[in-house]
This record gives sequence, structure tokens and C-alpha cells, in this order.
Amino acid sequence: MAKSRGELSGEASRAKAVQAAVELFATSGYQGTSIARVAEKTGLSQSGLLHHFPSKTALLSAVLAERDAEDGRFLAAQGKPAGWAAFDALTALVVRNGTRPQLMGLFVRVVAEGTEPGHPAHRWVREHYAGIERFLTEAVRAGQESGEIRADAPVGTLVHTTVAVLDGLQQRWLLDTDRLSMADEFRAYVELLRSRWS
Amino acid sequence: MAKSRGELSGEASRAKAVQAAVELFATSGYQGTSIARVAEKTGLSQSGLLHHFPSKTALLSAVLAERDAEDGRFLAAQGKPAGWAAFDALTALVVRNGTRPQLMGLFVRVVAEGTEPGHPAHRWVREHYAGIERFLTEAVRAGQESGEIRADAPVGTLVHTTVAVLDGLQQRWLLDTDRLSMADEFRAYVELLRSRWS
DNA sequence: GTCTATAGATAGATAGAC
DNA sequence: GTCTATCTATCTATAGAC
Repeated sequence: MAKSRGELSGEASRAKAVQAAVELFATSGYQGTSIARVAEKTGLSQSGLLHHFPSKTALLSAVLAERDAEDGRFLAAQGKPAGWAAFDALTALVVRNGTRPQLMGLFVRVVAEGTEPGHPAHRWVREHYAGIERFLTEAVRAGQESGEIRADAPVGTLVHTTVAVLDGLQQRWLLDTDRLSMADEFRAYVELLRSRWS
Repeated sequence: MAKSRGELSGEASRAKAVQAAVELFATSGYQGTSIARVAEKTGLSQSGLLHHFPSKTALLSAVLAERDAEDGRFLAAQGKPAGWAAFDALTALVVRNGTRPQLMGLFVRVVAEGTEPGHPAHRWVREHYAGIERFLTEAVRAGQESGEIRADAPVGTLVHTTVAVLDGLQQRWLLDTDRLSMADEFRAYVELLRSRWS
């Protein structure tokens, strides 16, 4: 099965390119990264890279799909938590993310760029928020039905603020990876919610 | 005092260029904006613009200084609030920012880019966070001394979470300028703090 | 203070050989 | 599947005329 020339089998180059793009987009953003740099890091020529991804936008899509897949696997492994357990699942996600600054950088920078309507990641950004807000909303409602969360808790505000805390901590953490614990801060916030709305 | 050729008096072109840069950086970020586009929007040639700002970085510095000046004027007008009054001052700032999506876009995008150490705005980003955290920390400590805020309130966490909520709401709001009220969400969060730590 | 002209680098993308 | 070569556009910045 050995190849006669320099090509890698099947998906190998593609996967390597996605990983290189993740790392570069994470530090320089999408706009700030050239496909030439991704190609170099992958170990391909620019055209070699463009064989796998016909355009830079296609490369971005692959990167975002990869990110979704990783986070999806993690959340799916925790089932469908309801009530406060959903906040604990988010805490677990924060703990995990705290060990992967690259994924954080990617998220923070691509979301910041992608809030602009014309940006190639705009649709992904919208869907990302819709997804996490749906997840949290359903969990809070379920918690209210089971009586674990007070019925008069303002669901929308609770959800929006929680997502805001997550995003804000991530951004702030990038500036101080060593001295700030996203997980500790988020846990304290969740305790605040619990004490108020249990 | 009429000028014989096409030049504007003194600072006029410069100010106009800064305003154009604010608007373009706000929507496309710093990296995503070319000085040519800023020049066009200003009504100058590219070289005409570079007469006022010898480099793109210099233009960015002017933009950030302008932003600081505006926010500084606003906060200074409110004196040096202590205790919960500081959170009310922040609420007022949020209300004001809710009417200026451009300033929000500028902040969100430049901060996201600028968390990277090599970025020309990196120093500004660090100082921005240091400033707001100092402001809030002092206010909370003062509130504790006056007895308005419980002595066992975790100051650091309180400060970090509050800043995170601010940043997260801003980012999220850019995606839904019409349907989301940053001010309402932030007010609800402050109420949560007040009920827990008063 | 503003312009034209231009330099030199780099951008994203395509054609065609192997 | 990967390469070299090339295209065209755009980028930041400088030189020098008016």
C-alpha cells in the first residue's frame, strides 16, 4: 500500500491542514491568517492545500465543523442534563476548555469576526448561540417543572447572562491564561444562581 | 482664513479620518480594514491619510485614544462611585453603549484581536482591563467598608464575573441588536449580586 | 496638507505538469 | 495528491511634486 510519490493516504493531509488552520486561526483569527501560512504549517504548497479546500472559506468551514464535532462529542457523553445539572455540565466544559487555549482563541476570534453579517462564519456563529441557548433554556425549564428551580426564575435572562459569563471569561482568560481560573469563576457564578433561584 | 487649495484646516481631516476608522474597524476589525478604505471614506487619497498617521498602527492608536477619551468623559462625569453605585454607573454606561453599536463593534473586535501578545492593540487591551477592574475593585472594597456590601463577598470573583457579563453581553448583542436589551440583562445581573451580597 | 506615482510584499486563486 | 508557475488584486509604505 506504500505510495510511490510524496502523497499521504486519503484524509491525512486534509486532517493535518485542519489542525494547522485551527492553530493559526486561534492566534491570528481567520482574516489575519493566510492560506499560505496554513499550507506551510501543514507541509504542503499553497496549491497543494487548495486541492483539499477549494477556497479559504471552505477551510474555515472544515475548521468550524471540527470544533463542533469535538464539543458535540463531549456534551453528548453527558446525556441531556436538566436543571442545575446542566450548569454542572457547562462547568465541566469550562474545565476542559481551560486546558485548550487554542480552542478558546479560535472561538473568541472567529465569533468576534463572525458577528458581522457578511462574514463567512456568520451563520455558524448564529447557530452556535442558538444551540447553546436552546440547551440551557430546555434545561432550566425542566428544572422548573421538577421543582429544582423556582418557577418565578426569569429563564431568558438566566440563559443570556450565563452565556455572557462563559464568553466573557473566555475572552478575559486569553489575556491571563496562567493567573485566572475560568472554572473557579464560573463555579462561583453558578453558586450565585443556585442560591438565588433554588 | 479660506484655504487656497483643497486642504482642511488643522485637525479637521485628522478627526474625520479617526471617525472613518472607528466605523470600519467596528465592522471589519483592525486586520480586516485597509488604510485605503479608511482613506476613501475620509475623502482623502491613501497618501493623504498617511500624512496624518504615518502607519496603520498609528491610526489604531488614535482610534483607541479617542474611544478612551469618550468613555473617560462619561465615567468622570459620574464622579467616583462606591459600593453598588459603581454598578449603577456601569449600567448607565451599558445603556449609553446600547445606542452606539459602532463603539461596541470596535471594542469587541479589537479586543478579540488584541488578546494576542504581538497585536498592536495588546497593550491597550491589557490596560483597559486593568482599569475597569481597578475601578470595580476599589468600589466594592469601599462598599464593604461602609457596610453596604457584605464583608465576606469574594471581591475578585465578583469583579471578574461582572466584567465577563459586560463583555459577553456586548458580543452577544452585536448579533441581535434589535431583540436583546443589554441594559435589562445587566440590570438583572446586578440585582442578583445585590440580593446575594447586600 | 494633499496629491500622483510607484515600490515591494503578500493576498487568494487557477492552469497544467507529473 | 502534490507540485511549479503564474495571474490579478490588494496590501502598507515611501518619494517627490504642487
